[in-house]
Amino acid sequence: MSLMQIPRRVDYGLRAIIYLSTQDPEKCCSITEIAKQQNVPKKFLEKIIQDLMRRGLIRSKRGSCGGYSLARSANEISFYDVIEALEGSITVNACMDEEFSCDQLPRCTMVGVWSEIQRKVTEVFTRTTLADLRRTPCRDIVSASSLSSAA
Amino acid sequence: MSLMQIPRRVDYGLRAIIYLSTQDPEKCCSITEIAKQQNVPKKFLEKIIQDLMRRGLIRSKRGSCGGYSLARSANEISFYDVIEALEGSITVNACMDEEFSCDQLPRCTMVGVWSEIQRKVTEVFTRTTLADLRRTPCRDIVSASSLSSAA
DNA sequence: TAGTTATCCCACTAAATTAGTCTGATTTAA
DNA sequence: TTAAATCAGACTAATTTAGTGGGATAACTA
Ligand code: SF4
Ligand code: SF4
Repeated sequence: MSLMQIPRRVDYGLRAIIYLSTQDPEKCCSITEIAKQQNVPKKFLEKIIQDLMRRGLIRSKRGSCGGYSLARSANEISFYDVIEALEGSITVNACMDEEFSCDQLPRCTMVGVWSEIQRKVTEVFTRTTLADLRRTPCRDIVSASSLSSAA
Repeated sequence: MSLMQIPRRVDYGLRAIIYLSTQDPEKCCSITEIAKQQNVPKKFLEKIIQDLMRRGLIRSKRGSCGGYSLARSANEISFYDVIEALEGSITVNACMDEEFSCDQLPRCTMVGVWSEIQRKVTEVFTRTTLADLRRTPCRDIVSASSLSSAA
């Protein structure tokens, strides 16, 4: 009963890379550390992080005292980069996928709506970088707890 | 490999209700007719249409020569109405769902992004009614074929 | 009243996706 | 050499999606 929801994979991946963006760029964070801090199943996260590696968003150091760090600076990594690395491109409906074509397309009146949605969603994701998230703890719930911890 | 895609169910349901909006309001269209015109599996469509019925978007006439027609006028039925009738509310990430709460929420920096996406998507879907689709055959592909058939 | 055509209702299956685990090899610092 | 880490890939379990089938019920027509 919930539509157009991003998968856990992507949420977890974003948690991880956002965590890295808050750490010293030279520091290597282990899977164990990230998983614990962000409350993500460790082995699952391991696989997710491998995908971010292959796409060149983060880099790794192997062996003891190894771990991960951002491959480029936080303002050069967008939400879209992460999402696309993990799940491929966003296609809000089947006909928005280039590889697929619908037989109704020539006389379909709703494709305009899908492309409008797709354009807007993509715009937000490409515009938002990890650096943008630095300051805002949680836009809506800036209440007692978060204020006191910031002091 | 395609993210945030609406399910076939919704696409089929929209095809059906859009088709009804192009027909005489008094005419009853049978499942068979709609399924054939819109190229949707008949039995599957039957179930989808029942959901639209229960939500009061369309009405039916039973028996021989029965069928379906819009329950209200085309400009009073939005995309959002149809989508919500078929799949429930749109929640772009788990934490946007009221029934679910994430333990990371208090210190999460990305909820703002999800709510922005959610707001924009919802805005387009609520703003767009079936009546809006009447004229536009297909915004992008207004090429030879559609132009000649319009003449 | 019988026959036909349609909605209505609910159980069921088959395929795909998602979320996650298990095993084990390889690399490197201490 | 041992411990701590990444790396690689097969595997499973649960859920969701897409679709089917069978049959009851209702209304129109002859
Ligand atoms: S019916 Fe229209 S909106 Fe749906 S998949 Fe086909 S072209 Fe796209
Ligand atoms: S981590 Fe943040 S964005 Fe993800 S579900 Fe929790 S609150 Fe929402």
